[in-house]
Amino acid sequence: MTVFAKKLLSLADIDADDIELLMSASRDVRKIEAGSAIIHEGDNPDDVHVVMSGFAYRYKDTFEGRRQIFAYLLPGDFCDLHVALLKRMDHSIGTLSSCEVALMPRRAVAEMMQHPRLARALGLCSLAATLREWLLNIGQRPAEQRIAHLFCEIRARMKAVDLIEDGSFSLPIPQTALADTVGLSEVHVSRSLRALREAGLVEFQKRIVSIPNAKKLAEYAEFDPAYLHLR
Amino acid sequence: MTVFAKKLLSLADIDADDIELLMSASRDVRKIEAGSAIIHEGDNPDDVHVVMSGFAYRYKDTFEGRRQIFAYLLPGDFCDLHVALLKRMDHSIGTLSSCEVALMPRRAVAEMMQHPRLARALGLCSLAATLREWLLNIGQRPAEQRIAHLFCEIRARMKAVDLIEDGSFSLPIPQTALADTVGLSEVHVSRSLRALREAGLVEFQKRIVSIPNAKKLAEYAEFDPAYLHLR
DNA sequence: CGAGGAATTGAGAAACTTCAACCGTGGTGG
DNA sequence: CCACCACGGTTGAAGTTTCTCAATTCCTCG
Repeated sequence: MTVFAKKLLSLADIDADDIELLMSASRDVRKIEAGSAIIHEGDNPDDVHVVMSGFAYRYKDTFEGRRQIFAYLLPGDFCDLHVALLKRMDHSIGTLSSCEVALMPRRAVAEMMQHPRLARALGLCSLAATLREWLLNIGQRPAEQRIAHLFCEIRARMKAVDLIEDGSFSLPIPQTALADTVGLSEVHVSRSLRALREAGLVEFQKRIVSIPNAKKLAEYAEFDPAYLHLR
Repeated sequence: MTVFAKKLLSLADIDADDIELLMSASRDVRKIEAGSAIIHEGDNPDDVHVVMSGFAYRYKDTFEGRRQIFAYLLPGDFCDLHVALLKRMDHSIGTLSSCEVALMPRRAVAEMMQHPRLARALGLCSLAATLREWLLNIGQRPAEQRIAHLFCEIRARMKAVDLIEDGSFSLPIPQTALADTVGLSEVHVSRSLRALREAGLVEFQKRIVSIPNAKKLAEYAEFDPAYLHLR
């Protein structure tokens, strides 16, 4: 079973027929190298993209060379499910590691929407709940909790697609990206990571995140996974 | 024509039949006083709510009595279009002024989704684009620009439903709410507002926002309305 | 006229940023 | 095989932004 199927299964109660359908839809896979673009702001892609392996991110550049990251795309995640509604992408998507990306014709996605359980799963993929949580995270929490909360979320999502091995997972992103995610400077992120490490809560080194005690970290970060709407 | 129809018209090219349909769906209206709740976190409302007059807001309370505001709901805006997918509300909605709220049976909404143009309009209502822009706003901009950007957005949305009179509009919210929106303290919001006023960019007094020169303010705040996806 | 909530002000403290230098590592070319 | 280069991460120091606390003023409403 593909990660894509795993991901949808983690959200909704889809059955074997549904899985059959989505497997056949996501047959065409493209390989994209690390540090390049999957989709640019302004593009109008013909196909819907799904990350099958690797790590990508959704972002927008601003004035003065600043950048805000809106989401990390893990294996199984859609890049642009919303293009059915919109003409153009209003943000960009880039890779952090080398990625395999499945291309699904829009028509195949429309077909999937005809199946109630699949439609529900797809709907849950494009929920605004995670963005709201990020807003709350940046708006209300101090640096260390903010970063801790992010790690909790990524851990939970990695777990949903079976990508955790004894408390650790790969997170191939530079600290600058972390900084642009949580609205802090690179320097302050570095210092905060040290504090978290020294507190024994998280370790983030060599692109590997280790969380010795997930419950303790969740408590520290006030992380409640409900907003992910995992089953 | 109701504000609700105006709102949908500002997003998609719906026709007279469509308007007929949505008018008949939103017949039952409830009056709610200022400072009370429309929907609580955890509720599972039977009907979909639409603000017809007044001002409401979407928010979540956190640890330690903090609060993050995710959206302002202007006349014409949906409160809970997503409840079809989710069992429970994962955040709350409260009123800032006294409001009239239309109740639409879920079934009526499902019926609207059968009409392509209406479906498109409804889809555009629940777009994540605005949340992304808020995230960028809080994550990357300093206090004064952050507040200025928010005013630009609200102005644009008020304009879309014809609620602007010579550069001014009513914004019946206390500064504490503003603070909980942009992730700043009440005190700092007060000081930033003064700075904006002294710069001749915005005036926010007695719950009225006056923008003498919208273009100048937009430039200052780096505001580009594209993310609102207004026609 | 008085009371209560909201806004403003001042002052001191904390959080976070910037700048600049330095370290470590992995990859490349001589 | 070694030297060097580039990049990401770390550190220190100083500066700026934003926060907290507490007092004061301003408005609105009764």
